[in-house]
Amino acid sequence: MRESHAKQGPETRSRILDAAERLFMEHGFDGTSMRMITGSANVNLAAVNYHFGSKDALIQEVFTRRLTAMNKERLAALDALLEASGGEPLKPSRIVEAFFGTSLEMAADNDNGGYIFMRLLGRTYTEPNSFVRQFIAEEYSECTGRFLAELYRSLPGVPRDEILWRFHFMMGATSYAIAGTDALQLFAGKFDDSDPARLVPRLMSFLLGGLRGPLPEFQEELPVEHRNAA
Amino acid sequence: MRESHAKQGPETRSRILDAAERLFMEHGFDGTSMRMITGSANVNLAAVNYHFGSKDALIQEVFTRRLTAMNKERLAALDALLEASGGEPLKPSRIVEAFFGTSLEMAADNDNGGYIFMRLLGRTYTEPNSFVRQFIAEEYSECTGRFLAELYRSLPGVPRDEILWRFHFMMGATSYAIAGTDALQLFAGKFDDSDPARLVPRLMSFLLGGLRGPLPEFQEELPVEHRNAA
DNA sequence: GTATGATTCAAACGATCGTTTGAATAAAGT
DNA sequence: ACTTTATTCAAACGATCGTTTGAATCATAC
Repeated sequence: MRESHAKQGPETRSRILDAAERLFMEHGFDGTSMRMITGSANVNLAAVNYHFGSKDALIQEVFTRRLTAMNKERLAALDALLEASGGEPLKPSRIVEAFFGTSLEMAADNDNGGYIFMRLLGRTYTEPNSFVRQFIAEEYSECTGRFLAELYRSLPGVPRDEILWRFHFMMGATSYAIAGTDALQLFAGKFDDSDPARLVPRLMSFLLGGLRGPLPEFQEELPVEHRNAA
Repeated sequence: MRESHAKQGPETRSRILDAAERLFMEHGFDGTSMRMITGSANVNLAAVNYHFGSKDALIQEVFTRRLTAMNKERLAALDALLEASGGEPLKPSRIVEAFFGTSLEMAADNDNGGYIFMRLLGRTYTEPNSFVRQFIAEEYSECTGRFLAELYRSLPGVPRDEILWRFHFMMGATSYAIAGTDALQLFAGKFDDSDPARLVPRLMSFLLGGLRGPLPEFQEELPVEHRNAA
């Protein structure tokens, strides 16, 4: 009889985090009250302030819990690629797959809340004045810095501004593909999103096609090597 | 002396709408209070409820004010293309330009609030439970329906699911390119976004590259006609 | 079994929320 | 001049917000 009076201790923190994660995704930070969180987690109202200090500190912890591990995984994937290549410049498709494949992997994890978190992350990207954004950027800076550096190295003839912009576009397409599925359903009525495994090759084809697209205007095209790489 | 006591009448509505639009973009719907709106617009607190009825009704009006005109403009651009082609299927690039060019046009309008609104729209796409999303979808349904139908007609060999997904990805890249500029700045430190005119060709190259990318897995490629269309 | 530290509990705090009210003021009609 | 209508104003409403408090309850060590 543990679930009746719900006073089982150390799992309270994670129950709060899970409930907050889902509610933040559905209703936003301001639209989610402490009472909604504690009610959904079946803990006392004061538990959040006891375990985390404040609502803002809880929000931070919701992100750090997942982001740190995810970016570490990304960097490990990049290091593995570099070791396999002996330090030589990588193919752009491999770099893109290492970065965005990690996102999609977590978004495909429906059982452990990964999908919920990635949707929350996607909607947080577009919040201009939230204190969370500044802190997310710091959490991301090392990872994006290293991946961009590898992209620069792999595309030596392409202006860095163009690479940066296309990386940005890829981030947008990916975030939106994960966070904006409701919008898609409403655009198109019912459609088949029941198989998240199909999303990965679909999105990857789109991302790599966009990355390889001819540069706008006066600028030279991407090197031919990348036009056939899969 | 009109600006002192600010009781000049019919412009109150639009002053409220402008202030609300900016504040909703910066802080979200729940993060923006009636007092913030009326304070920023220099009107009395009760003015919103008098002119619009409620906060929710104000939110709706913020969107209808711009969306109706924008989608009408999109459909007019599509009709113009169809008339020029004599009803024959259009090139996919033209369809994409007609749809997303209108978005980017409004996003480039810094003086009349178009940029602010497009950022607000982008962040609203990712809000799952907001009542605004249902209502935006209705406002969009005719327009996206017709554009998707033209895309299907212009790509007869491509499965409709794939076209729908790529349209979704293009929406994401565009929304994020507009709404997520802060995220990009934080990823990459300072960078040149001072010239919004350059965004258009950059994004178009990316979108069309993604649209033309080889289809994933077992499925056949896009017809060759589209691989060189600009 | 009793003292100690960690956690949970019900209750309340002041602040702010969206909305309503009724009087005051401005503009227009006759 | 008076009436009518539209708009603005200061003030207040109950509800809900995040947070705090002090007692109650738990687990553990002596």
